[in-house]
Amino acid sequence: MAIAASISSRVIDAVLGQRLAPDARLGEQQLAALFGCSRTVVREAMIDLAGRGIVTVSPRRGWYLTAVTDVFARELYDARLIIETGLLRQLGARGGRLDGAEIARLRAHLDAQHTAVQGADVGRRSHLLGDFHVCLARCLGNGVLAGKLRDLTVLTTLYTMRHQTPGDARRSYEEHVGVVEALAAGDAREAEARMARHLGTWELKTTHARGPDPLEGLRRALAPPAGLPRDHATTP
Amino acid sequence: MAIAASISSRVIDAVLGQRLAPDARLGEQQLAALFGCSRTVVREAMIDLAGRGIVTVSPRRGWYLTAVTDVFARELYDARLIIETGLLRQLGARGGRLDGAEIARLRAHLDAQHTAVQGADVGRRSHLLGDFHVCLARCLGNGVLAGKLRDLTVLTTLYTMRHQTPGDARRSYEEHVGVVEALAAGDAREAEARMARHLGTWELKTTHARGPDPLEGLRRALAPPAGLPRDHATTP
DNA sequence: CCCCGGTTTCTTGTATGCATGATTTGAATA
DNA sequence: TATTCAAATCATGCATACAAGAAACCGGGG
Repeated sequence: MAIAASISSRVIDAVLGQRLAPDARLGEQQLAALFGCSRTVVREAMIDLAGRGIVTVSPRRGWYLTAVTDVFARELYDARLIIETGLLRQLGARGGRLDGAEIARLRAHLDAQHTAVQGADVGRRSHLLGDFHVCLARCLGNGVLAGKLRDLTVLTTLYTMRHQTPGDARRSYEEHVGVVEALAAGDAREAEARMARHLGTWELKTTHARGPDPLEGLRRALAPPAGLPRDHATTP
Repeated sequence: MAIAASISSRVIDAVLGQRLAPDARLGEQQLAALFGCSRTVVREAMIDLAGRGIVTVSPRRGWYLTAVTDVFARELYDARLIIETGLLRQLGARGGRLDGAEIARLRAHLDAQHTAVQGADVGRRSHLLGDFHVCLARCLGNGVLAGKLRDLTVLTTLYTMRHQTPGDARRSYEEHVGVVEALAAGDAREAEARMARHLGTWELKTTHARGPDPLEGLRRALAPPAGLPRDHATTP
C-alpha cells in the first residue's frame, strides 16, 4: 500500500512542479508499467487522488488531471483565504507565538524559495512557493487543515497553469517574507493581515479574468494576428 | 463505481446516526456480502474513507472506524471553528446575505431538527444536528469547504460518541435557530458571533475532559463505588 | 495451573482475467 | 470529397485467485 501512496505523492509533486498540466491523461497501464506494479495499486492511488479532487475519472475512458473551472477556482481561493487567515487569527486570539524552531524552519524554507526565485527552474520555483503555505499551516499546528491546504494548493496550481497569471514570483516571495517576519516579531495579527493581502491580490488577478466565456481557450488560440490584414479570409 | 460511493455514504450515515462506534470493524468480506459486490469495490470505498480520515487500516488485520484521540479532536474543533466562522465572516465582509430560498431551506432543516430533538430516535437527532452545519456551509456557497466540513462532522461524531458529552440536544438546536435567525435578518456578523459561541461551548466541554490521562476509560470504569467500604478488597 | 511452541484459520495485499463500453479506424457509398 | 456504419482496438470496471502475514487455537511441558 506504500506504493500507492508513493504514486499519489509523485503525481502531486509533478503538478506542483508544473510537469503535468490539467487534462493530462494518467493511464492505469502506463503508470503500472512505470512504477512496476499492477493496475490494482495504480487504481488505489487514482481513487485517493480523485477523493481529493486532483484527478477526475471519465468512465471507461480514463483518469485525467482535473481541469479547474473559473467558478471552482473562486471557491478554491475563498477556501484558502479562510483557512490560512483563520489559522493566523486563531494564533493571535490565543496570544500564542511560534517558537524558535518553527521560525527557523520557515526561514529555511524562505531561503530555498529565494534561491529558486533567482534560478531558472520554473517548476521548482512554483513548487516551493506553493509549498510554503502548507509548511506554514503545519507550523501553526493544525495537521487537518494543513493537509486540506496541500490539496487546495495543488488545485490552485492546476488552475494558474492554464490561466497563466503574471507569475510574479519575486513579489510572492517577498510577501511570504513579510508574513514570516511578522510572526517572528510575535505579531500574529499583522501576519494575518499580510496573508490576507497576499492571497487577495491573487484573487484579484483571477477575478478580472472571469466572466462566462467558455470559448476562452479557442478565442485566444484563434485570435487574428494584431496589425495584419485578413488577407486570406474565406469570405471577403 | 457508484456502488463504492454508496458504501462510503452508508458508512458515513451510520456514523452520523451513531449506529457505528469508533473501532468498529469493517471487514471487506462482510461488506462485500452485504452489498452484493466483490471485495474490490468495498476496497475502493475503504480507500476513499481512509483518505478522509474516517477509517483506518491496520495492515493485514482489517479496516476500523478511526478512534479519534483527544489531541486530534482539538484539531478538529479548531478546524471547524475556522471554517464555519470564516464562511460567515466572508459573507459579512462582502455585504452579502442569503436569499429567500436558502433561508427557507435552512428553516426546513431546523424544523426537522426540532421534531428529532423532541423524538426518541437519538441517532436521527445526532445525524440532523451534525448535518445542519454541512447544510449551512453549502448554503454559504463553498462546496469545497462544505465537503471538508462533512468529514469533520463525521469525525466529531466519532469523538463525542466516546466522550459522551452532556448531549444537550435542545440547546444545540436553539443555538442553530439563533444563527439562522441572524442570517435571515441579514446580520452575518451576529451569525458569526453566535456560531463561534456555539462551537466554543462544545470545545469547552471537551477541553475540561482533556489532559494527558490515557487511563480515563479504565479509571472511570473501575472507580470505587462512592460511599461503600471496600469490604471485598483482596489485600486487607 | 500457567506458559510456550507450532499449526490453523482468517484477514488483507496484489496480480490477473474477462466483460463492457467508448473511441478510432477503415472502407464503402452518396 | 464528405459521410456513414461496422469492426477492431483500447481503456476502465469488476470479480476472482493466490500470496503473505497476523491472530487465534491447541497441544505439550514445566
